[in-house]
Amino acid sequence: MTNAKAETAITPTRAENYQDWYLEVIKAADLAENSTVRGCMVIKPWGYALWENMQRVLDGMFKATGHVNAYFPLFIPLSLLEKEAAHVEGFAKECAVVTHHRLEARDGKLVPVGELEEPLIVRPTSETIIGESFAKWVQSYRDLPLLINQWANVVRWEMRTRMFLRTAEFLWQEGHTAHATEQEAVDETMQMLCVYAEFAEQWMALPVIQGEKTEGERFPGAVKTYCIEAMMQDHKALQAGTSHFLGQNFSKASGIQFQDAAGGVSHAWTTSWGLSTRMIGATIMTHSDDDGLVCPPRLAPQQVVIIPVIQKPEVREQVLAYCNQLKKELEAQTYAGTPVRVHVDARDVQGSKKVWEWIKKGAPIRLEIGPKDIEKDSVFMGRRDKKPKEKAGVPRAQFIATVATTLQEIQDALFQRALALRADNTRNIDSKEEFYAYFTPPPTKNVNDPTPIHGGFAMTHFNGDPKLEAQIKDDLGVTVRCIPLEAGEPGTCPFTGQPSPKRVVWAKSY
RNA sequence: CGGGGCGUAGCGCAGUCUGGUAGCGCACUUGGUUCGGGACCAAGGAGUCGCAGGUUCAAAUCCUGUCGCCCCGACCA
Repeated sequence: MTNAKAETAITPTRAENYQDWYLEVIKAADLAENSTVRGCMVIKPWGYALWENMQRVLDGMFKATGHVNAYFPLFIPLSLLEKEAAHVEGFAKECAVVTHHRLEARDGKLVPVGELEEPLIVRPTSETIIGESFAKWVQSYRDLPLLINQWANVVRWEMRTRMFLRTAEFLWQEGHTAHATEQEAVDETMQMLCVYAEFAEQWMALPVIQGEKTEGERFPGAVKTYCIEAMMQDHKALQAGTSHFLGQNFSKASGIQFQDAAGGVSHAWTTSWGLSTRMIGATIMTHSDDDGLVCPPRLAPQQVVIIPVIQKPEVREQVLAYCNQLKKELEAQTYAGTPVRVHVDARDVQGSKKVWEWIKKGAPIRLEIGPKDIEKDSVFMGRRDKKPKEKAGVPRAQFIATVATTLQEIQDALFQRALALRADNTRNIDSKEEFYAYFTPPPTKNVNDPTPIHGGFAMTHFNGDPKLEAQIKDDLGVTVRCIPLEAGEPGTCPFTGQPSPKRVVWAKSY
């Protein structure tokens, strides 16, 4: 590090090059790194801890709504996947296929031998393999509903990958349920959408729009797909979670049938819903700044990081003892239903370096504690939602008593900031000209020119024609992110002059 | 799969046009001075220059092939 100190801990900044900034934040916060396996990443402890917190909270929410966890095979026989036509078509192009079950050494190289009679597909999603089980489990209406969730990895062989947003393998949860009636399945679909929205807003401090996908954006095989959509800091939309009403498409494909009270046989109504490690990408792109990651306090792996200031070796023991005692007392406090997560960074590393490391990692609260603080019985606090140098002394007892409140203040501040960004970059647009001007034309051919930050969410009427949506996607790279569930006024589609039931959200997306 | 770029120390890069046997910054190690702070000085460790052929007295550099990665499209959570 030279004397000419960088203004920011991350270069480039968001404004300079948003894409590179994103990757730099991941690196600086030590969340993940690229693996030597094409399109796959290694999730490092700090990133994985974020995911574990997401898992813990979501899992609690799933259980509270009556779901139970189970686990199904990684491999799906080709014939099973073939059963639902739209589903196959949707995923066929991105499947990893296992064709052999043995390796043989030939000329010092290992070559696959022992070809499988039927290829196995590495699950891109588990509707078909779970449907197989459901068909066996369901005989009577008394066996319904089946409310199952699976925490798993899935593989989708994507052409282009981006850490956390799109990798060949990713971690997620997938809920799969089967119901006796259509209404019950529809209710389940909406319930889980609400769970996702609540998780995003309350836990991730991520404001989302709940809505329905257009036909073109629907999950392959679904009757209806619902989603939560969030705005990132470059004003692009990110689909943060999806909930699908599958009708009887998959139950017919898998033979999930039951006998009702009257003795008739019907197919079950199924749903599926998923949320992935992509949410870590959402966290980065929503809250982080030019100094690195900003963790929403409720999900932060460590909520309070104590950095002992040890100038002379002789004070070391005293300072560390004070810090450890403080940690203990803080851990006796609870925030968002769990003991406050506190870490004492006692490494033999220069203090200033530690401070910047924890800023880049996004720890919500930093405490720098040395002999002077001990003397005054106070703590020197920095908050990640404020500037790095904006630090102040707080009486120790007061800090402990208010730590939960302070964390919630940060949580709220992050949510409000994200909400304001979305509000500032959402516009009602009623003419084709304004719409086209709002969005950047397709990126220039200049490879060194990072995509500029333009546009945002356009709330514009739409007659629902898939061809029109395709045309706009072609022209601008903009699609309908969702048809909001929230009530809206009817109007006129500015592209066709035809009537439109309500405004829909148009944006560029990840 | 189309267009562009790049593989040289852990990371970021220079050197390639004009072949002469590898360098810079950061990081790391050690010693010292500093220090409520992203410090400074000194010494040090670390690279068969992506891989395979070829040309040459001599290849990171030229030629051929090959593998991989990144970016921009098409596709997508």
